[in-house]
Amino acid sequence: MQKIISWNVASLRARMPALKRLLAEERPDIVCLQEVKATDETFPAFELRLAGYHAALAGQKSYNGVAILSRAPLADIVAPLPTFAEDAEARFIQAALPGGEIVMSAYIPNGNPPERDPADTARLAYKLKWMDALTRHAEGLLRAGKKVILCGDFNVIARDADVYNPKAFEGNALMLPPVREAFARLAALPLTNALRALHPDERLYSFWDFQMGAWPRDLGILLDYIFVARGMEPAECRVLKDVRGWDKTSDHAPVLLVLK
DNA sequence: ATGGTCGACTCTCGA
Repeated sequence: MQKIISWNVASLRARMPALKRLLAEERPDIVCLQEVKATDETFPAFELRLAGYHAALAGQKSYNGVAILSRAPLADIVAPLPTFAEDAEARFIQAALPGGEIVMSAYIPNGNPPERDPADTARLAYKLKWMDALTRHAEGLLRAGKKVILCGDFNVIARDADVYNPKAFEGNALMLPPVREAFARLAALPLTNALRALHPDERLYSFWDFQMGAWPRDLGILLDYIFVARGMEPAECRVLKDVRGWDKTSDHAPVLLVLK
């Protein structure tokens, strides 16, 4: 049995007290982090080691950054996406577990234009290119028979029921048709969406904006998932919603997966 | 009690 958590922490250093509490309460084997916003120099590797975890980091100053924490040593670390080697942003890392499983932590681009230039489509194009690269990379590993565990903030509202008010997000890069189509191509690989396999019709959110009192008003969005290679059996998968109510927490709640 | 996001960074940007 393995327990895996995926969490967009919105700055690891700001989240260390909350992360240490989560590690102590859940004692996961693996933690995939997104929006770490740290470099090798500012990453709290020693503190995490004291908490019992090895770490692999694809770091970047101020923005993005992904990491994998593991109780067992990690091997064969890969970053960035081999199918997008020229990527300038730290959004992907993978590592092999002692049992041969390939764990991935992915932070899919948001894709919305900068506020000052709403007509700029460069970020949307980058998002679509990135999603396609992730799909091709995962496909290659699955074809080779690898036991893939893909964790991340996908930045996709996959269906209207995954957001408190779909009308308010019309035209938003989180749910534009080409983005949903790219997500559907990824989901069509021989993968199981663990959260949706176990909770097909439940209203689930994993993100509540820091703004507008989104959390107390339950104005949420489902953006975070854990996919596993077909044949791997999720015993349990859920959003750790309580964590969103913690002091000094992230705007995302963690997703937890237990494999049989 | 007169507020109203957060974090990193230099004050503005991204989410």
